[in-house]
Amino acid sequence: MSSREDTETKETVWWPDRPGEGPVPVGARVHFPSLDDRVLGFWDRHGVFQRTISEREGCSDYITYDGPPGTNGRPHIGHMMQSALKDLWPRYHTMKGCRVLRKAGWDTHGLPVELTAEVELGLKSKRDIIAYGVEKYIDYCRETVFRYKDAWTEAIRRIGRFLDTDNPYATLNTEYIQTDWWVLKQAWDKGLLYQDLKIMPHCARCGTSLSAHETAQGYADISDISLYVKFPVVGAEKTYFVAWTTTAWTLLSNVALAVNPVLLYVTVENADGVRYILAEACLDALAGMIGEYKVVDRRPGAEIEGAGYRPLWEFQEGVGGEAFRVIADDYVTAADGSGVVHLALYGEDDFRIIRQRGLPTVQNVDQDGKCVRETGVYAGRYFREEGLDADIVNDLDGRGLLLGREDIVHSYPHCYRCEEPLMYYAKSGWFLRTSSFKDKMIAANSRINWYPGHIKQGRFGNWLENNVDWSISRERYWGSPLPIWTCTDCRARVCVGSLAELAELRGEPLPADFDPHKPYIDRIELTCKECGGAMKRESEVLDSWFNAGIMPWGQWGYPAAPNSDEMLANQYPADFICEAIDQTRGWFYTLLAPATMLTGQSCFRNVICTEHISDSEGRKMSKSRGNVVDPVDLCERYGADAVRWNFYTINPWTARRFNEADLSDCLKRVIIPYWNAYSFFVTYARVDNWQPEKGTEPSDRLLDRWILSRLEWLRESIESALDGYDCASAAGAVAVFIDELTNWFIRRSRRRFWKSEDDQDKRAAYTTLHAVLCRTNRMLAPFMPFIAEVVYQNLERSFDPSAPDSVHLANWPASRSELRDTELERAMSRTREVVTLARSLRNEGGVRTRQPLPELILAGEGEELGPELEGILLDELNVKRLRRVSDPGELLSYRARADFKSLGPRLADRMKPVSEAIAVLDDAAVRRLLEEGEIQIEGETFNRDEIIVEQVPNDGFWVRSEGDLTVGLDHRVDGTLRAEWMAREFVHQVQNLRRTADLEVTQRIHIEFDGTEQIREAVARHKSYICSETLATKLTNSAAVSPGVELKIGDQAGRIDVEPSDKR
RNA sequence: GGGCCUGUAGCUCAGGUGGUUAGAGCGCACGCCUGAUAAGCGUGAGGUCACAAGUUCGAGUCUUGUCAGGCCCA
Repeated sequence: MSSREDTETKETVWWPDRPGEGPVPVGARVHFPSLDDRVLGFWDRHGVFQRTISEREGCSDYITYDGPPGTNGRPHIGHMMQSALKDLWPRYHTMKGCRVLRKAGWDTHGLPVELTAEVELGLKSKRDIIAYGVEKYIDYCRETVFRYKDAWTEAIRRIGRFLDTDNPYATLNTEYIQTDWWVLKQAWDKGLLYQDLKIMPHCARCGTSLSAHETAQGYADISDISLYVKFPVVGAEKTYFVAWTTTAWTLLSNVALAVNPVLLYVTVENADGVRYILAEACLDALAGMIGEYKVVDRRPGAEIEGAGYRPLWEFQEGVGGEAFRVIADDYVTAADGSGVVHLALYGEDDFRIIRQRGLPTVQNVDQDGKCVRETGVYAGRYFREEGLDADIVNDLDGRGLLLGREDIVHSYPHCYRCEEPLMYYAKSGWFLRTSSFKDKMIAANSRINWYPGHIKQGRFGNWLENNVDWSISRERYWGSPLPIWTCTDCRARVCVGSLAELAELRGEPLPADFDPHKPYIDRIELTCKECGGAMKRESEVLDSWFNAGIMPWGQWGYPAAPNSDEMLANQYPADFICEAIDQTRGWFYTLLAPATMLTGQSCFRNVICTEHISDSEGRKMSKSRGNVVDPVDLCERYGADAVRWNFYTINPWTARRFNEADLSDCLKRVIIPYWNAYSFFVTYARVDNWQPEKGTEPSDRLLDRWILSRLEWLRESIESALDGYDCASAAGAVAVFIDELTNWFIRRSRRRFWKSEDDQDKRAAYTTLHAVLCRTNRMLAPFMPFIAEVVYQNLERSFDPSAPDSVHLANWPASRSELRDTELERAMSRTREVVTLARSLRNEGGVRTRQPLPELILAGEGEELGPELEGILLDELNVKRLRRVSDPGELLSYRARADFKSLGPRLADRMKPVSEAIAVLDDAAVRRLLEEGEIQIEGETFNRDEIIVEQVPNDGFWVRSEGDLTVGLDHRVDGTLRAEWMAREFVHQVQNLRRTADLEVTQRIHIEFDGTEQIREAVARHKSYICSETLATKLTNSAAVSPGVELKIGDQAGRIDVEPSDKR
């Protein structure tokens, strides 16, 4: 392998220096990474990407948005799938005449960046960050952000994605941040921005809230005391609600109990006359704790609602409001516990109900996890301190307020940093009132085309239906600052829409290079217009998802940046975006929400939502597992086109496993065959010094008309697939076509190219193959841009200096629907079926194709194939005659079976007996059906449409049927046919010798041989055939062949020697 | 715990609206062919369509449940 591999390297000349010089030779073997390298250099030198845009100035725009990846991690294979897809449609639409700007973007804010910084700086909490210095900290963040930007840029370039990485948008830019502000100001003016409490996962030890993502990482099993607490009912002696909790410490902040409104609740009385109220469904589970009991009351939860109870501790009394009553809510279940839930401000559902009902907000454990002073004996103790829960349990037990306890193990979130259990804590934050325009978002979604379709009403639709206001603030440091200032005196507030506005409010200009990040922005104080007091900025930064979501405006720095209004008007909304499934509630949502708020519409029309790629065993790729695949490395070994093609062959929304073997597969199945077709053409075109002739009509030869028709089919197939964002169907059509081109058109046409007479047919073959390759190549350009570039340069531009400089600057092939001949396509596919059937007959009979056979018989109702196709059959199958029989009686018999689809509705449950009766009809009965058009079975009449007639080969023939096609083969071989076979075997062995001797295809030879009488006779009889087939100028029988090799034809043996003659 | 998706040949995947014997590529076995192709072509073996119930004359397809995996949310 290595010696040949050397022939295709970086030094290889892939196309002529100057267009119009004719093609350079094409090796059969190609090293694709070297090809890629050459093409990348070509694109760079000629500014091909920039020119795809500049040369489409004034054309209509096809608009894509690039979701900004975070660049503080390396790109992996999944990102490259995105890149391959994000590149396909822009290239396609460019060739179809659109201008496609492709601005790159980087997501530079957010928690991942801060996490990296924290880890690397050894900071564990916000307290640490403040001690370290916010200014130094964000400087560090800013530095880490672009750490892998070059790796991203390189990977994107290497996979051949045209993307403007020279002028990217980045969410940390001052103009981008002003877009954040501009959007927020709109929300503010519409009254959609508000501050409120919300429940956050919170690590009391680190003093930090955690994101949902971080929380999800830290779930772990924990052992807890679960207790059944007795809440005394007001106005009823010795009667208690039984509530269940696994977090004893939250009882200190209890404000209410909750029941399910429709569940049944019972009051039971035990032997001591003590009464308990709990869900009937939980009774069995608690019976052991209650002892013997009788049910004294039974009613739905709704009827208990409003009942009062006495708080567990005295310090809880006097919180006021509607506290210490029973509330009914759907979220309560009887799945575990008692069906009665205690409410405290340390849970999301609790929080929601407490807010809805206007209950007092009590947090008797503070942000640091310490019990507040009011809790008396518990004051100052840490909520997760060893023994606190036990003390509370003993306390309640001692006062007769505990029904029972159990130890349970359950899944509970922990801080991923310090492994301390988290608490859910109500904190103040800023919200976008998305729920107020939820209906508009749903309407906007209804006009988006989702691929795959189920996302629209499924995952994404459900998400919108359950929309809650978007919490857009984060108590972090590295992010877009919230542009809200609050008066420290009168609490008046102002939302600032730009830096210019800020300067105006401030009354003096900002420094020219002012950085609006923390901590600088926090130093800007304003004067309150209401009271003249000092206004300070609300200290939070924006959710980085918000940054990403406003990118349609932010990428142009709208409205602060010059010309941004023009860019926005031109580039809004997007025709196409593409991201992975996890973005449904991420970027897809965060794009839709601001767009709907600002315009009432979606900012994207079509969206492909891809699945993830796992390793060959279905596991997620991760650094720690060591199963990460490096996309650049793959490109360096298989070539970028193979890596791309691999992604196009399967619907990207199916979760797939990545196997490297798939890449070899892509090469073998599609790419190399295509390259070979191209190489074949160039090799012979050079031999014949072929030149395209201007204005030639498409060839009228059958094979040529067929491949041109199939080419038109290919164009139609690719276009309709790509227009429906279905790359897999497009790739499938390409694979079918390449097979037809190489394994049928070229194979059947080979002789036309090497025949030395320069006749009409040969010119037609060249013209057709050249046209087909050029058109195919342009259609392949969006899929495999590298190979297409090389083929274009050497096949199209090498003949036509006026052609565009690059295939990616060329146009998509225009429709030539007049070339489509579906009748011919059907007939050809029929012909290929006959070939397949006859080959399988030879195979079964053990007679190889080189042995001529006397007759091929075609039977059945099939259409006439015509003399040309029949000629192909004779040649391809090596038979002497073809006979058609209309009545295949000598070959086969008829059988019938029921057409379930048409008979099913009519017969219903009689289907089975009737179908059995039909199946046993004999040949004669079926013939009657065919003649008369109907038949009586079980006293009922059935017509031709209700019965499917099949043909079954008779015994004693070489016959094979498939569908309504039947092929028979006469396999009687006489002496003449046997001699012909031997001549062909002889040729075959000479050709093998030519091959092993590595002779040029035009090299003439001398053949010397000896053999049995049969061999000598056969060779003598077919001498001229042998000579013309093998380009032999001399064929001599000699008793002393030297050195020669063994010649073996069936059971006959001899020796043979081949020498190049002087004449070429 | 909830929502959505996935489960089809050893592997990677197709399988409108229910209809007869469930397909392709790769891999494997055997054979063939070769003036483009380190290729190609043909044949064969290989399937309880994750499992279980149900609807139906008929289920890979529809319904329900179970199991396994993925993503999102708790």
